[in-house]
Amino acid sequence: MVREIRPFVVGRRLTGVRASRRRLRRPWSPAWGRRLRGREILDVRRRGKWIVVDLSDDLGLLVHLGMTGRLVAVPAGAPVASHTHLVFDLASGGMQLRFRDPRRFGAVCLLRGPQGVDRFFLESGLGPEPFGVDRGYWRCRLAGSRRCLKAILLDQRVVAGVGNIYADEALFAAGLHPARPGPSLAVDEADRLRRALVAVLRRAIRGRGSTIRDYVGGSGRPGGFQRRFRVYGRTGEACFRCGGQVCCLRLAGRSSHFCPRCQPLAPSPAVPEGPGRG
DNA sequence: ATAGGCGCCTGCTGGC
DNA sequence: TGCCAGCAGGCGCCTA
Repeated sequence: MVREIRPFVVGRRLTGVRASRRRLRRPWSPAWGRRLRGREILDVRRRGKWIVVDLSDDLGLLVHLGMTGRLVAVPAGAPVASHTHLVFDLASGGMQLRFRDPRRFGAVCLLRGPQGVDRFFLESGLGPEPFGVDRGYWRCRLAGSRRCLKAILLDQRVVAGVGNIYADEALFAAGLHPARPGPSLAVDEADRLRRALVAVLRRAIRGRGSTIRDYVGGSGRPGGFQRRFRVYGRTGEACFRCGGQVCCLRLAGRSSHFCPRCQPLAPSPAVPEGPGRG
C-alpha cells in the first residue's frame, strides 16, 4: 500500500482535509485537519502495521488499517466510496489521498514534534521489524514466554507487523505446530521459524499483499498473495506438501490453520534414539 | 503471566 | 425470497 501511494503523494502539499462524522477507533480531531493544511508530505513509510506519513514542520500522520481499512491515492474527481472517513486534498496532480474503513477498527492520528512518531512506537512497546531480527533476540523472546507460537507471533511487542495470515503461513513453512509453547523449541527450530517468517513476508510483499474479501493496495488493485496460501483458509483441503487434511484450531482468539502431519505438536526427534538412552 | 471471552463495527455467506 | 447465525487481514479491556 505504501509503495503504491508514495509516487502520488511524496513532495505534494496538503491543501485540505475532510472528515466524516463517524467515529474511528481513535477519534479524528478537527484540530488535526487545520494543522495539516499547507504541510508538505516528505515521505510515506511503514512501521509494523502502521503507515507513517512524514510531514513538514515535524508533524507525523499515523494510519492503522485494522481489518478493513484502506488508504488509496485516486483522482480528485473519482466517486467517493461508502465508509470513506478522511479525504486529503493534494496540491498539483489532481489527486486525493482517501482513508476508507467499513468496520472502523482502523485509526488515524496526528503526532507532533521531531520525536513524536518515534515516541509513540516506543511507548506502545512496538517490537522490531521482522527482517532485521537476530537469532539471539528471537531465541530469547521464544524462550522467555510460556505462550504458544501463534500468540507469540501475533504479539506486536515481540515482532512488528505479523497478522493472522502470515503467522499461519510462517508456521507451516517452518513445519511447526501453532500450539507449541515457545520454550519447547530447539535452537534450529527457532531459527527455522525466523527465516520462514521473513521469507513468507517477503513473498507476500512481492505479491502486493493478500486479498481475501476486499483488500486493495494504494492504487486500488487487489493483492495476489492469496493465491499462494498454503494453509490459511484451507480448512479440510489437502495439504500441498503431504496430502493430509489442513486443520483449523482456535488459538490466541484467532482461527489457526495448519497441517497436523507437517506441523506435529510433539517435536520430531532430531537424532534417532540410541539403545542405551532414555 | 497467560488464556479466554467480549466489544467494537459492517458485510458477506450459508443454512433453513 | 427472507431471516438469522456465524464468520472475517485487529486490538484493547476484563476476568479467572
